Amino acid sequence: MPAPVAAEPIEHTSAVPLEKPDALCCAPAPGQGSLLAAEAETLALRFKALADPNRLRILSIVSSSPEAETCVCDLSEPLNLGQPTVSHHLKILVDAGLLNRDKRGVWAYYSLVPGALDTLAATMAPRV
Amino acid sequence: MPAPVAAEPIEHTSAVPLEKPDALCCAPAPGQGSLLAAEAETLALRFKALADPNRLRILSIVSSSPEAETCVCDLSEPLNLGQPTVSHHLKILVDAGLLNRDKRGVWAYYSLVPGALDTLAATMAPRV
DNA sequence: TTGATATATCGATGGTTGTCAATCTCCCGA
DNA sequence: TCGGGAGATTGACAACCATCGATATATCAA
Repeated sequence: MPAPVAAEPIEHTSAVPLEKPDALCCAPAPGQGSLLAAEAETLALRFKALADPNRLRILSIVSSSPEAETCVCDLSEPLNLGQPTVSHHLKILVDAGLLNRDKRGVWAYYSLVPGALDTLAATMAPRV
Repeated sequence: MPAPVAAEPIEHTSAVPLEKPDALCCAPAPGQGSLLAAEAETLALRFKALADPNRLRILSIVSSSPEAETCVCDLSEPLNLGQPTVSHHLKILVDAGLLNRDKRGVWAYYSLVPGALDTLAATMAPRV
């Protein structure tokens, strides 16, 4: 837990495909000294992926499964959701960079992206 | 339905366990060994508060302000939002237990709830 | 090839949310 | 006591989202 976060506003780390935060040279002077609008937008996308109880449970199930990977069929039942809905949520989590998708044969196995949640968590407590 | 959830400041000091808690005697067989539906609902409410770029910027501005507290009038301008909208976002953040509201005279000063973000972050990376 | 199965995608729908204009409440100074 | 200003609340509206049924795609087995 190095927690290399500076006292400055959040610096995005890698580990997940992110838009490069450079190229904000001539921003129309929004609230400076704080999160820029573009950064906030990107961050909000991640948190939006966590802002649904079923997606949180998906992450929990995936992370606590024996092999740390789960297929869609293992999720539909405990969540009490239809298969298309589960697939939809999984896509959102993959797009947010939180889950990996590994299709082997007919089955698709999902696993946590290592460090993705920690990186997100680090942006929440920059000045511990 | 109105569903006025946060009638009370959620303190929730302990990190939400990703394991099975207690008292699941008669639950309709949810996913075992994972987040229960009720826990997921509560957690999702918090993340929902963070799932908006303007609310993230509010938190950033408040935390980086000199006195670590800000009044509504200081937020409306940098966010380019109307006063009712800012007030709306602030209410969501207060209800989520992330901001404190301190009304002194005509002005209302908002400040971070100490440890609230850290607690939330801890639920994302329980193995710190 | 054909059939079966697992998953993804599409279209529709009801509920939720962010925003604003208008209004209300409350506190303070004159 | 009254008036002005800060902030909260209300109502309305458009955009978004979670969910489902139906369908498409892909892979394996016979």
